[in-house]
This record gives sequence, structure tokens and C-alpha cells, in this order.
Amino acid sequence: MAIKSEASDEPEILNLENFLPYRLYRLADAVSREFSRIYKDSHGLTRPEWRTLSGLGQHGTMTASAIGEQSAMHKTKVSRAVAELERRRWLTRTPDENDRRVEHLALTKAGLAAYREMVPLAKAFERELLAKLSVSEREAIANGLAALQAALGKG
Amino acid sequence: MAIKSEASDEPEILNLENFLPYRLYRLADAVSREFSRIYKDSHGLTRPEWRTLSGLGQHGTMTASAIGEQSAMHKTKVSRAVAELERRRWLTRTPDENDRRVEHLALTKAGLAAYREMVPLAKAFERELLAKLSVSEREAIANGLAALQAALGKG
DNA sequence: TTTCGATGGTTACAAATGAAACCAGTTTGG
DNA sequence: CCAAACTGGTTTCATTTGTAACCATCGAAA
Repeated sequence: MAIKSEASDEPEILNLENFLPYRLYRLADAVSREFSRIYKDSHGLTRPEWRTLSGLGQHGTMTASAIGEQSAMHKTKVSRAVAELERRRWLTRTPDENDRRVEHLALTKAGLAAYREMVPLAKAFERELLAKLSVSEREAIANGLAALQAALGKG
Repeated sequence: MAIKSEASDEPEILNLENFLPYRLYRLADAVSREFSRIYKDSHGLTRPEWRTLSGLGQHGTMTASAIGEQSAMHKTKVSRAVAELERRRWLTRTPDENDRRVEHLALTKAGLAAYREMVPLAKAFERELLAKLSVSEREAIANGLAALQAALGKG
């Protein structure tokens, strides 16, 4: 089934429900809202904080800009998330030897513990969501998202 | 062995880039941000305002709650969007005969004109985005999104 | 009727966000 | 060298958002 939204009869009407940007956003919003319970309800984290934690848990040590690139967040979001995680003593900053503008961020024991606690929940969430789809549907969403991602990347 | 590679097999590490909620959100965000230029740059509309306009343009007359349902927005967002569109004189409210809590909303000439001006741009945006995909990729994204939507709907 | 719970919609307030200005340190080109 | 441009990161301010409380009206039930 192709996306035929706009091929509809009335040329000057936009069918919002079938409009790709809207569908995508609505879906992402719903999924994200559901998922946020894992980090919000249990630890009161915001999404930027969760992503920062997740980036550091995954990579060990990163600079703020690296976190921004990996998780597609503006540097102000990263800055605020890092500040909050530091306040919780979930991460520490280490100044760079050569470039004094740069700080290397890493999780503390407590931060790592929280990360390790949430990872299985996150994986379970994704697994359960995907379990509602058939094999071919899972393939479809994976391929579709990858293709769109690639299309956007190329401008 | 590489230090921290594609370790999606490592059970206690979450690979953010491949995590469905994140991929979905990032994609939706990018697409939505691009698309927002059509209503933001030209008329200074917010997303809720655009959606409200779009709903009314599509359906002619709606109540605020109907708009909320159709476009998946909380009633406060709808309320504020409606207030702003009214301030611009892009829509008018008509009290319901039988239920004095309800107002029927409809676009004015000016509102309709703005809507009609933006619809072709929106359609072009979607068309150009989809044009970057192959036929099978378009099918994949359509099927994948529909499947996910259905899966969420069923709880 | 009177009362109580739902419903349509608005408002108040706190928190999250985005844009731009900003600070410090670093690189580059003349 | 040194000014200008750039980069990593923070802060400020206005706008947007989410939550909850709220107001008015309606419907049902006692």
C-alpha cells in the first residue's frame, strides 16, 4: 500500500491523517511518551537527561559535543542535561589536557548503576512493542525508517 | 576485539542509534522541523496552529474537542491555537444551539485563503520527500507505520 | 428539584525549549 | 606575533509545553 494521501480526489484539501510528517510525528510522540515512563517515573529524568545517560553508558566517555551529535540534541539541551546529571552525582567532568575548552564526561558508579537498571527495561519495552508486529511488518518498519533516514541525510 | 563496537549483543548496553523509540523520534523531529518552515516561516504559525488550521480546512466545521481528537493534541494546545487563529481573524466561533458549552469553529475567508495557499506546499513537501525513496521503500514505510500505529492502538 | 459526576473549554503556574548572546580558549592568516 | 574567525560550552530571555485546577454547563439518578 503506497502513501496515496494526496493523490486524493480533492486537490486543495490535505488529508492530515495520511500526511507523512504528521503520521510520523504522532507515532513518535506516542511511542516516546510511553517509553518516557521508564526514565521519568522511576528517576524523574527528562528526555535529554536520559539520552545523555544512555550515550555515556554506551560509550564510556564522551565530550558534550559528541553527546550532542550522537543523540541529535542541541548543545544547550546537552549542557543542561549534563549539569543536572552532575548535580545528581551521576557523572563527572574531566578537563582535557590539550584543549582547555573541552571536558570529558563519564558516569559515576551511581550513574552507571542507574543506567544498568534501565537498560533491560528499555530493551523489554522495544521487544514488547515489536512483538505486536509480524515478521514482515518488523522488516517494513526497519527498512522504511532506514530509507527515510538515508533520504534525509542526503538532503 | 574492538573496544566498544556495535555491541547490541552485549546485554547491558543499549545501542541508542538502533533503538526504535529514538530512531522514530529523531526522524519525526527532523522531518517535522523541515516541514515547519512551510507554516512557520511564511505565516509564523506554531505546529498546533497549523494542525488546527489544517483540520478545519479539511473538515469545514469542528468543535475544539474534535480538533483535538483528529490531530492528537491536548485540549490546552487546541484552546490556545484556536485563540490565536481567532485573534488573526482566521476562524470564527459559533455557539451550539443545544449545548452551550460547545462552540463550532470554522475558517474565515482569510483563514481559508491561508490554508489553500499552504496545502500545495505541504503536498509538494511530502512528494519530494517520498521521491527520494524507491517504490519498495515507500511501501515499507507506509506498511511499517501503519503496523506500528495499529499495534499501539490495540494497547 | 437537587445533587453529583462527567464534559467542553479556559486559565494559572511551573518546567522544558530554542535562539541568540556570551565567555573562554584555540586556530588561522597576514 | 596579533587580530579575526572559530569552537566548546554556558547563560539569558522569550516562547512553548504539560499538569492541574478551574468554570460553566449538561445528564442522570435520587
